Amino acid sequence: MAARAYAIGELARLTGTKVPTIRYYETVGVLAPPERSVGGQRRYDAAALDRLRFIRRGRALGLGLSDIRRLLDITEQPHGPCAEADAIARRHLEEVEAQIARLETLRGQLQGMLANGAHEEARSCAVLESLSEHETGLSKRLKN
Amino acid sequence: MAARAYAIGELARLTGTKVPTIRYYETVGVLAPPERSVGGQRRYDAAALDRLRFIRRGRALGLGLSDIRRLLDITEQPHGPCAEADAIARRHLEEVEAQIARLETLRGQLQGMLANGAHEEARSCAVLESLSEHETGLSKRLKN
DNA sequence: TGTAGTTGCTCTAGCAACTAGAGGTTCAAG
DNA sequence: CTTGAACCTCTAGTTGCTAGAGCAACTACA
Repeated sequence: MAARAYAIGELARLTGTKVPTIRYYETVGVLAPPERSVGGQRRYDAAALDRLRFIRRGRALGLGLSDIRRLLDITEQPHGPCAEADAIARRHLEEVEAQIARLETLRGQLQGMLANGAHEEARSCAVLESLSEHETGLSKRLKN
Repeated sequence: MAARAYAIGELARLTGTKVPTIRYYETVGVLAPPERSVGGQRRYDAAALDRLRFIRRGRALGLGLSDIRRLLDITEQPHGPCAEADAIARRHLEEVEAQIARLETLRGQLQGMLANGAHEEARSCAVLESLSEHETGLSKRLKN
């Protein structure tokens, strides 16, 4: 039985990826160039579908394409060690945690800026003052 | 008394900005082209220093350059309304909050992936399984 | 005044991960 | 056999910088 072949648009629908993105993955080497139809159109097999799903899950987790490439390489060696896969995930978790911490600081600063309610003129706008050079109570608060 | 003029490197030092970044701000129009020395080098005044500090504070808060440009425009009209400045900050706060929520979800998923400790071979690696297509207990947990 | 060393100049290209558009070809259904 | 959707390649744009090449200007010291 001939295996099912997917056109690029089908692959896109099945994985929630835009068509140009799939072609982009090919150009950067994270997805292998597939077979082509007689007329030159891409025809993907089930393995490519799996691979693309893997990529998309990785992206959804915020992994970069180079990390995903490494993880795919590791997957291809089923008896190889997976310490590196672990390390990639762990490092990424650390980055996510650092990012959360940074954003929580920002959130606090923005909330501080916005806490001072009514003011009409730009001249005395708390938001603008926070960004300007004077060391007011406001901008001090902003610095935490 | 002649006002103090700053070379681009001084401005960089005073604001913690790299020199090419300052030039970049000029090309994208967020910092006005300054006077030049006889030999053609940039000479900044105190107002430019203030403006650059404003930009840097905005960037540190995660604001985009187009938002910062708007905020600078508003600042230049001291008697104009500052509702828009408020709106920019508020919208950005919402974005930051959404980002935090997203990252917290990711953190949970990554922690779940990493929770399963010992495993040596890629074949049975929890991290790789989470990214692969099968609906295992692991990948279900990953989906929350 | 000479000169060396630092700093400055412009221009181009690269990063990440796509996205959008132009202009043209192939496929599949009726 | 025709039509319309889907496909093709190629180029350029997005954001906020950063890096490098190759050259000019400024400053301090002798």
